[in-house]
Amino acid sequence: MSPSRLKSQRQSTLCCAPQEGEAALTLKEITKLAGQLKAIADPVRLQIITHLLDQVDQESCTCILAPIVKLSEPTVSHHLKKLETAGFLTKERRGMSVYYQVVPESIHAIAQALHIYC
Amino acid sequence: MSPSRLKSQRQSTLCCAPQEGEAALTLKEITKLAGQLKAIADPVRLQIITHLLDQVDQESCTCILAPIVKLSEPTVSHHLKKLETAGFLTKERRGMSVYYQVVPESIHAIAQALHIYC
DNA sequence: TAAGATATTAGATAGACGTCTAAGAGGTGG
DNA sequence: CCACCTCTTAGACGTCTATCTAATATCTTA
Repeated sequence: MSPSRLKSQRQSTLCCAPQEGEAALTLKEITKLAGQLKAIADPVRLQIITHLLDQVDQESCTCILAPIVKLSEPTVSHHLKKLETAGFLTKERRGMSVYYQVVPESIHAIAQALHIYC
Repeated sequence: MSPSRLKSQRQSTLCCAPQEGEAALTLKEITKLAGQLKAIADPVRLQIITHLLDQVDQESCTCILAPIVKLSEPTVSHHLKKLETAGFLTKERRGMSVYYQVVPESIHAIAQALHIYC
């Protein structure tokens, strides 16, 4: 698939994304975007992100999150790893606990990427 | 999980979404968003959307799309159905072919939803 | 009406994914 | 050093999903 020049034929007023972007999307970029979307396309992982952002200190750890999402700690650890690998979270060990924080830029980036399509 | 009042403690300047939104996200809404994200979190389906938007008439049909994404027609039909069910596409039969079009508002909507998180 | 084109459904199969329990790794404090 | 807490890894298991081929449905046109 050759790079696509989206928005070239359209005048969408829906979108708040930078209009001069006109991103030429290669298959590689599409695949990357799909991978990132996959990482957050999960109710548990969205719950986790929601909870992290709801905290005053914007962070939380596995043992706190597990009862909130009603899953075992290894399962939560699995989800946290997925989110971290995709760049949506960072982690920081302090004492016994590992604190996870959201990287807002990463979510912003894929929201912007989606705006190319509307 | 009780409704979450995001952005309440934050002053993000990243986001271009309406700031007064302050969406209170219920688990039900999170689940719905996750389902919609899942529908586009696929390289083949993003390719399809990309191709549709690249067309002058903004539409295409199964037999055109199949060779483009290098998959069988039934498989493409499967993906088109997923996208249509999630509200990202509409279809219209004209003669022998069924023409699919993107619903830009639907993509815009989930991009906006993501902006709540950044 | 019959032949041909396009699209979808049905059913099978392989791989991916979420979840769990059990075990190990990393860190704290008596 | 040892007991304890937190987290991650390993491995197993069931479900979901993408893909294919074959069959059926829908429409056009000779």
